[in-house]
Amino acid sequence: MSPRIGLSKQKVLEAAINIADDEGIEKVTMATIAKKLNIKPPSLYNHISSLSALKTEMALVGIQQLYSSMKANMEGISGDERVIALSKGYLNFARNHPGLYESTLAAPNAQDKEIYEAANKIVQLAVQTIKHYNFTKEEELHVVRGLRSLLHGFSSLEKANGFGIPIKLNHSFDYIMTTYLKGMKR
Amino acid sequence: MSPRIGLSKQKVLEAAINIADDEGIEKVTMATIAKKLNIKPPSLYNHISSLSALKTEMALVGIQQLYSSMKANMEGISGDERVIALSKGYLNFARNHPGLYESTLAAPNAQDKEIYEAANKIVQLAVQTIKHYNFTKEEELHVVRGLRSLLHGFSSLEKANGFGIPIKLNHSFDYIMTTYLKGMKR
DNA sequence: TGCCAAAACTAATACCATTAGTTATTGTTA
DNA sequence: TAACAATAACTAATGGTATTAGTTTTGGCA
Repeated sequence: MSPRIGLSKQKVLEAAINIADDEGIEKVTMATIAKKLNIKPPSLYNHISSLSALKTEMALVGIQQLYSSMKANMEGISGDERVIALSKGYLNFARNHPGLYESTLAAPNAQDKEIYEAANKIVQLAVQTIKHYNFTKEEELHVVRGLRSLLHGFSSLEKANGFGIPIKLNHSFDYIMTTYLKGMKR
Repeated sequence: MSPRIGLSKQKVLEAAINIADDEGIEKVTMATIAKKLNIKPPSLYNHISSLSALKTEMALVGIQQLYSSMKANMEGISGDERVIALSKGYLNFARNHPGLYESTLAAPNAQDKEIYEAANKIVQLAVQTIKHYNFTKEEELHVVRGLRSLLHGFSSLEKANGFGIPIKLNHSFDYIMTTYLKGMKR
């Protein structure tokens, strides 16, 4: 009556991520995940401990993939172009994985150690990318915070249709990055 | 048995806003609002049509107050300082009204006409603030989008503890704004 | 004073996450 | 191969959510 499917924590996580990206993070419920996997909601508890734990896992995967997207986009590029490449890697990830991206910030458990470390890798990647400007440690902190504000703000507003008519968004992004980079020079 | 309280749509809205700012927007439910007003949840439907309609109203109020906060902070200031003042007005509002600020973006009904117009007033305020730079219309669009990205990104990351240890946040904000302003100059 | 509309109520529906307890399946071991 | 143990599915139930329907109470006005 209930033939076992080859289910695992991984498969559940993947299903949740697909729902988040395709239908929005608010559609990620035990019911929708179970339906996608052809099981009843309580059966999910054989693989995950709770919906909120699953969302924490989503956040972790999201942060790791965000890192990969940034890093892959930067390979073999240097100087200002490297900062631009990192930024486009960020934006591309946010655009291609809207639900997963959103989950990285709506993290229910922000003080999770794994999440902290994964997020820190991104910060370190950004720090490393601006090393050739020779900022002081404190200036580095400010500059990276600004970069992240710009990237998250743009991604977030774009997704929420916050810019009104979605015209010339790529052009705006390039202009904004150029503006910020210019301001970074002393 | 049920003496009438002087309830109104306004009072319901105020209760919801207080819950959002004090306990977080996710705590804004028919149950919590009703409890705060000493009535049963279904009685709320005598004043509002649904929770989602109420949240749309919250978004509108939030955007209007955000506008006021920015405008009030700018009064009598000109030049670069005026852009800084507008920005601090934005940040102050986001900090002082975290729940209401969040509701402005999590707007369930983004194509609401009133909301669009209120949001447009903010954009126009920003456009007017950078008029003395003599940008082209298109440059204005990009610059204002960048400013909004910076402001929303910073506010949002700060609230989500996205910056890690919350050290020197005001200093970072000033540094970032200075950086962006410097980049705006040609 | 009596009536009516507004605003409260209770009860019910349909969703949600989660837990407890049960059954079925699968892999391992005697 | 037969039996057992662990795993993973199930059903049923609990308490939470928003919402609707139908009922009662209240307070102001004719």
